[in-house]
Amino acid sequence: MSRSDPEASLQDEAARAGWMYYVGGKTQDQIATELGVSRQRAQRLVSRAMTDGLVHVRLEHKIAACLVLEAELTRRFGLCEVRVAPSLGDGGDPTRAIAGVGAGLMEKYLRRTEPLIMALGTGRALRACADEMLPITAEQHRIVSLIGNIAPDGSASFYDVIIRISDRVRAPHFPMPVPVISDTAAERAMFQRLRPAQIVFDLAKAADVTFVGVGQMGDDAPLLLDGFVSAPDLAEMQALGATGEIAGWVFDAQGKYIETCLSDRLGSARLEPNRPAPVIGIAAGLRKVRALKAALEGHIINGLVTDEATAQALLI
Amino acid sequence: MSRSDPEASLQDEAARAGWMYYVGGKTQDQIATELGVSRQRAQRLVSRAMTDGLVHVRLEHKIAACLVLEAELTRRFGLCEVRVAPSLGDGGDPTRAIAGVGAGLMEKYLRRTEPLIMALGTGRALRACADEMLPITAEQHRIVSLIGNIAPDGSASFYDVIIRISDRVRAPHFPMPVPVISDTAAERAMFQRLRPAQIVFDLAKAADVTFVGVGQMGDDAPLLLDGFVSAPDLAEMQALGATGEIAGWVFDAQGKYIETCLSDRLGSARLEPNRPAPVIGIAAGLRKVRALKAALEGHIINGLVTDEATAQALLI
DNA sequence: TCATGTTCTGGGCATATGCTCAAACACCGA
DNA sequence: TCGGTGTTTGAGCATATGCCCAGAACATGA
Repeated sequence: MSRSDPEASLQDEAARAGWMYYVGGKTQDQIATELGVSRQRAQRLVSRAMTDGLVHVRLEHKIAACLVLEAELTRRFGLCEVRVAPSLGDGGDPTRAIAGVGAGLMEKYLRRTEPLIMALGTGRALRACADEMLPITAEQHRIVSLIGNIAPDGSASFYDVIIRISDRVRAPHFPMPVPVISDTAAERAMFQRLRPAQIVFDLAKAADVTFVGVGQMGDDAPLLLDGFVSAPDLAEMQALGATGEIAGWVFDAQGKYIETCLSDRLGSARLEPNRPAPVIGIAAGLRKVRALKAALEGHIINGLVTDEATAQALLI
Repeated sequence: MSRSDPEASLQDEAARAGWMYYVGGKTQDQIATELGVSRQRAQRLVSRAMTDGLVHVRLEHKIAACLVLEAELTRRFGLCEVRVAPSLGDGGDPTRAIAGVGAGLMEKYLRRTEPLIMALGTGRALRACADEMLPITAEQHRIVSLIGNIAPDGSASFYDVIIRISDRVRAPHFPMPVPVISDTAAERAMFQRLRPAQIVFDLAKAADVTFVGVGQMGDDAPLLLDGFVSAPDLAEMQALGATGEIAGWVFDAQGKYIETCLSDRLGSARLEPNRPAPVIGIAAGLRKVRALKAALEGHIINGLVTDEATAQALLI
């Protein structure tokens, strides 16, 4: 006990404080007294338990208004799987709202008894879902990434959701061993010919269920913010009618893929329209409405996890 | 929308308020403004969301001290499954502490892919666990009750955990169609000869995993508080060395079952010692230590869900 | 219709909480 | 040993929260 890892023991203390606060319903004063620390420290521990993701909160009630929206979306776009999370209102982060709901849906698939292949794209919302998942053992399934996991500097890509999910889900997982974006078309071709990459591509194509983020292509496009394209490149794409993007593959307002300067260097698998298996888009926020609508109408995705406000906007 | 169930729409509103508060991290003031109600009403809605069990909080971190206790208990009593929840400290209700942990363990078994039979006893702690379980579909399993579900007044017994669990777990479940306690030995014999009762008894005997509460036999015995035995009956049992009780079957300090005035009228299945499959006791509180120790040493149970303080006391 | 009991609402207040800021502290290289 | 640098700590304060209570709204039954 005398020389344990200070970081770990801090987490321990935070977990204990968070436990007493959230589960036990004690005040921070009481916790401070019982743990023998100052009230301020207790406050920091409780807050750390939350920010470190030690505490998970889920709501057990389907709000009627959300159920109505789910039914509407299913009918309107012919979807196979829809979840609408209640909006968090004006200041709320919509990603936050859908994370728990999306995590629950992913868990639902992972709890299936028959083995299945789950493919994962990228995006902040998808990452948030991964972080909200409860630990689960699902050895019978295989989890495969749609996007390359080699970042420009050679390290494992920060954007690869599969890395995050592998902490919580005990299942065989298959990162895509190619660069997110290659420098040249030739380099991509070289990587894609490699046998390991082929295996992962084939798995992705055969996925029984796919979860992807959906990016908008406005001036706040995730592709731009994350440095995958330059502002002039983005402007060029916009001129070509770029409306949305899934795993880096850009499509127009009808959900038809368009050729861009990325097309021949992108390491990710492209989701072809009208896949028979569920392809579930996870995205929320009014800025994403156009992109989502295009992906839905182009049948690139046939499932949706979003929030109330976005759902409403999609149905206008 | 104009004439919906007022109770349901209240829950809806509570759920929404709870969602914004716990997931969105908003203040009750903001929520009040957005929902167009007074701050006090928002406060009541949030608090209702919690008391109605709409909000579920779980902690994602194994505190080192608890892991140590789990290892110790496993070694000392030769157990197959142990969970130790952090104590909630002085004023905390130990049942509260173990409910989430126990629920997680039950879920773990229900997530198994191969079909299994889960048997359930009774007790407040077990009931609290059932209430904390997340909804799950587990059609492949069968859930069977160890205790009779016919209350003295003929209604379904309040003490039957299986009723509560069936709200959340979609799985075939088998209540035990006999009285909790029959008036006479003859009546019990009559019920037990019935074919439906036989089926359930056989299932219980074949259970792949069993969860039971463990009752103490002091003057605060659950059997007394719940009106199953009178104070004189209890005193008589105590004189015979009664130390603990599982599903109404009383055992002494060595964990050997003893004959009591209940023995020939009790409708529940008796768990015989040294079962090969997991039999997991769920109980916490220092008053239960003697009963738990007896059940463990008599090998009636071979698994345990308890809290830190109780675990420590067991190891003395 | 009105009296009556019950539930619900919002004001006010004591207390809990989160945040800021300056002091203390540990760590590290010279 | 010293001074710099970054992190942690505890005091104080503005604000949020929980709870009590009086009054309003509502349902009930004569």
